[in-house]
Amino acid sequence: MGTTQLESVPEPKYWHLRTVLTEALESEFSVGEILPNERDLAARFGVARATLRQALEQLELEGRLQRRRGVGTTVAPPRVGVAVGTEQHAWPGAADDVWQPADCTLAVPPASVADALETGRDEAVHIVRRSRVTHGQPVAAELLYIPQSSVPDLTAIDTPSGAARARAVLRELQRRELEGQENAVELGSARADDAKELDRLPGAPVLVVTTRYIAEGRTAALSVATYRADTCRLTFGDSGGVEIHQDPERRAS
Amino acid sequence: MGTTQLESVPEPKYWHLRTVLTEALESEFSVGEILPNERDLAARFGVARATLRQALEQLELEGRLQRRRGVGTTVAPPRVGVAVGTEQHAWPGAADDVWQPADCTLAVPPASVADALETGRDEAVHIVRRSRVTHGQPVAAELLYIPQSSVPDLTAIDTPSGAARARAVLRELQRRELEGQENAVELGSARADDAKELDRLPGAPVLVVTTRYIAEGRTAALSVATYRADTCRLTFGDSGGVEIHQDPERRAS
DNA sequence: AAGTGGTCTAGACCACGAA
DNA sequence: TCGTGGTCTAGACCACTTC
Repeated sequence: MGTTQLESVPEPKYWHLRTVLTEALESEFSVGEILPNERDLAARFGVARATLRQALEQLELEGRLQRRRGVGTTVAPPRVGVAVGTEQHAWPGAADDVWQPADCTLAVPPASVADALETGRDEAVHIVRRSRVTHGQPVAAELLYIPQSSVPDLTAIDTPSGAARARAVLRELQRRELEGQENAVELGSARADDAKELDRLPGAPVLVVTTRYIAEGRTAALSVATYRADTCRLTFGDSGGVEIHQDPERRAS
Repeated sequence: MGTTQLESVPEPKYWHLRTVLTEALESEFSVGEILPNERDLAARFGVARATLRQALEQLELEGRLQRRRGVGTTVAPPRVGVAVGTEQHAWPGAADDVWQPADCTLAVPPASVADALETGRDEAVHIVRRSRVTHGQPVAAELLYIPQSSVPDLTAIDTPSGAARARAVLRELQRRELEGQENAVELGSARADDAKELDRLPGAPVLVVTTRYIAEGRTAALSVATYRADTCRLTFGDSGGVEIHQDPERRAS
């Protein structure tokens, strides 16, 4: 189609395409509907497939589309509000906890974790794997690092294996007095194993929530939770799941 | 180098490249150092430039690299911890506030904002633009929506224009009793104007923090703050800026 | 003017899911 | 087996910064 003269200050094609598609999604498509395939869409808009894909990637990042290899591209439902850190003064594994313990091992954590826990860099800690499911969809995978000193009364005889062992460790943790917790959120990319659990490809964008549980002035446990960035909106503070529905890309100027 | 036989389950080239580059960054480069240009790097690794770029994009997303058109690719410093919602019971504009008011207009907000504020969809509200700078770098741009009913004593005579007017509106807001606030975080992409303020390109990944300020049982103000996802780690809770330095991509398995 | 990253193209082949 | 999205290539040109 040759050179286009879309704008006086030429906006990238993929950006313009993203805008056009956004409007089309809101007016002509409903949630769950399947879009035409990438080759057809690219032809329809007169761009290369790579350019079309760049626009789709943006929309997927913003949680408006969901793409699955071998299946197709569908219109995504609105992001789910996921409460984080509302159990402000509860240990992981408390009664109202939404996490499913999956496994527990005893191993040496990465150096950065050891430093935060103030354990030696060669010291093994309990590593509990948990997953979080909302509305039938997996939304997060977590690694919980618990120094052996935080669960001193745990004996080998108590701890069979797998999820049962994870629960035993968490139960022991409850016995200590929790003084507070600190949360941090940052953008990351899913490692291969997390990606698999979250039903995404490696490198998919995730929100990494790091929580430090503090007891007796020290870090008694460290949680690193990996949330799907495309489907989740993390809520903090007083009342969690209130629907604000602020769309991060369509605001007044 | 022809076809590679890296893995029995073939890992994508860009993903492998990302791993190799991550290790190289940690062992052979220091913060601020300039990498070879993309064409040279691609040739060195025997891949197409597009593939190399896919790996660099990942690393930039993870906050390890910084790329600037016309300049080059540099090793990024560790993400800065940015406290969010620690002023848990303070209005925006309080004494210790880190935001710089830039402007203030009176306009009709987007429908989603009007709904959250419980104002009519055609009702104009004060819109305060503020920016946040840390370590000399812009990290966030904010739009604050304040219904006129939240600052009833504000008179036209008090409000000249620009930053001064923004400060006047915030000052009026302080007079009300704040009951609480709610925060939500999600991934978004920077609009053109935010991108410019954050020194990024349109579509750059951002963490969108939506805060609802509650007074007298109603939403008295709504803040939508856009943080650079590549350079920021948002901290919540008791004590803000503690360095945990958890690297979101290099954890034990 | 030279060099950088950003955009775009037109192909090819692969991995996966469903029929 | 077929259709989907995912990866990869080898180019071209553009926008921006610096000299």
